[in-house]
Amino acid sequence: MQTGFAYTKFADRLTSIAELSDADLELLTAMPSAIGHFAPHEQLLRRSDRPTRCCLLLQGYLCWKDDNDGQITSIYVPGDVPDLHTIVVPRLDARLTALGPAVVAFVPHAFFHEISSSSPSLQRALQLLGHAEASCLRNWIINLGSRDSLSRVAHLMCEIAVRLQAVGLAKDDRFASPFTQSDLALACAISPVHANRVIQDLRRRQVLRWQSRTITISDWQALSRIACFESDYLGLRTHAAPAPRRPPPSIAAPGEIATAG
Amino acid sequence: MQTGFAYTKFADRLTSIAELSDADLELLTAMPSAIGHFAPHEQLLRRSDRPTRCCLLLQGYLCWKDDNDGQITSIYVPGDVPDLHTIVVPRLDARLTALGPAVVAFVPHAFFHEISSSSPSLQRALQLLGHAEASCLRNWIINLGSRDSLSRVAHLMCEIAVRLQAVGLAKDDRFASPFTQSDLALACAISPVHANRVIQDLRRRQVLRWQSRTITISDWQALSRIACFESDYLGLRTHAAPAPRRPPPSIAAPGEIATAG
DNA sequence: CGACCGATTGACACAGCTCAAATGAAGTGG
DNA sequence: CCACTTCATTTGAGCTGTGTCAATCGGTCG
Repeated sequence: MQTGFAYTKFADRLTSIAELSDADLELLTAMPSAIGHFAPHEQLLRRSDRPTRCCLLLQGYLCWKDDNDGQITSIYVPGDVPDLHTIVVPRLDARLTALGPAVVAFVPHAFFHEISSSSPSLQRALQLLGHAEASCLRNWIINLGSRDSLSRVAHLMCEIAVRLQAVGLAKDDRFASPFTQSDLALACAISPVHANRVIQDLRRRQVLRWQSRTITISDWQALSRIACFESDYLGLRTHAAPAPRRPPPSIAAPGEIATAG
Repeated sequence: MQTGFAYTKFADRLTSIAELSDADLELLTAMPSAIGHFAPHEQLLRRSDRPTRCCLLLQGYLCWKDDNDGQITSIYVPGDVPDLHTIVVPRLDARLTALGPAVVAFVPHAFFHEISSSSPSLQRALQLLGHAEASCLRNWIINLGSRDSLSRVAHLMCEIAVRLQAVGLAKDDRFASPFTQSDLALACAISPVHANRVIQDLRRRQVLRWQSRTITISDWQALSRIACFESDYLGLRTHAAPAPRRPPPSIAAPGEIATAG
């Protein structure tokens, strides 16, 4: 992980939801950052923390986990800044936790305030980021509230795949899955045992494979049908044929796997 | 409903989460608004709408209802502006629906842009509003994901009561409930039949009464215990003894009932 | 008075949970 | 390189909360 290029991940994410000018991208290059590495299930932020910097995820996955019951309320992929809202309210009501090993760039709150006041379009992009987050949360509610366990898991898989692809990862519908089945269970509000059975079901239906910490979606159409997945809510700008629509019929080159989601 | 005073509802809501100066409050008085009345289950906004104004709820309840399965993802009380986010992204992915009869003030997007650029503290207050919303959504996820039906319903009751109290309604832990048990079921992701059984259970436990479209919380302590309710996530400023903590031991004057939640 | 909508009740079915144990994979230290 | 530990996955069996279906009851409105 080249320290100097942390901002490019963020730029990828921003351009996935908003159109940015060269000047805007130039502003981003000024991003100061310190790199941090985290082990699986390690906590980046506790409820009692009052952070003065944000966590830009560079590699791996993060999630917000409720303090009491461990329920996962959202998952993040590289390019995301899970605690972006702390620039407004530095209070936390959950734990920011790593799912699998993760690499993070710490970015001072001040930086976001600066780019936001320097460029109206960047300010708007940050607002869009916040809006996309809320939209995701609503979708998560729908997932828990009105789908059975099979659809829930399928939906989460679809979402992760599309979000990874939006920042240039998960090519060939294949992505790293360093998280455990119990993590998945906490996200989908099912028991770990049942999570396992659901995955086996998905395997049996030949819609995905999950082996050696890698998930491969072998039948996107079937998976998204099971999940009732529609990617609109993610607010992505990719009007041109979203990658997942039509997976390349050719066999994926086995050498190239997204390393961190 | 005095047309001229729509802004005071919004002021109530804003001051419940942020401290505002007299100058800020003065700015709010300039709020232009047209009043609208809605029947139970009437739709204020459809997915295809591209609104140029926001809905400030004055009386009754509104909710966002998913287009496909009818799942309710959030509920609003007077003072709330459910579609505030449309000032940034005028796209919708759900239906804004009235729960019971509702009175709404339509406020042009421009007004929010104006106050936001005129006063940094109002801008911040609006941001806090957005943050509180996201916090609510996370809590809703936890409600659906890790509580049984009894706790879910209890939690929703607690939340509504506290939010009403934050804007000066639901005195004596009593508030209007013009919504149906099926509405409640859609919010808690349980079946209407089961919703009914849960309510009966709550009645049997003597923690609340629900009659003639009015809910009375008769034992707040028991209810919040069942619900595992902690109001922090609402982001309310009321540090001083939140009303629900200790309900007045005296019998509520039967004449005065909050008319609209 | 009839029609309609919401609340209520009962009987039954099943998705998903819990408990408990076995198996497998990965890392550690000798 | 092998014992040992630890953690994740897998499997089986029984239990239960909640859903579904279907009917009844009660209030409200035209």
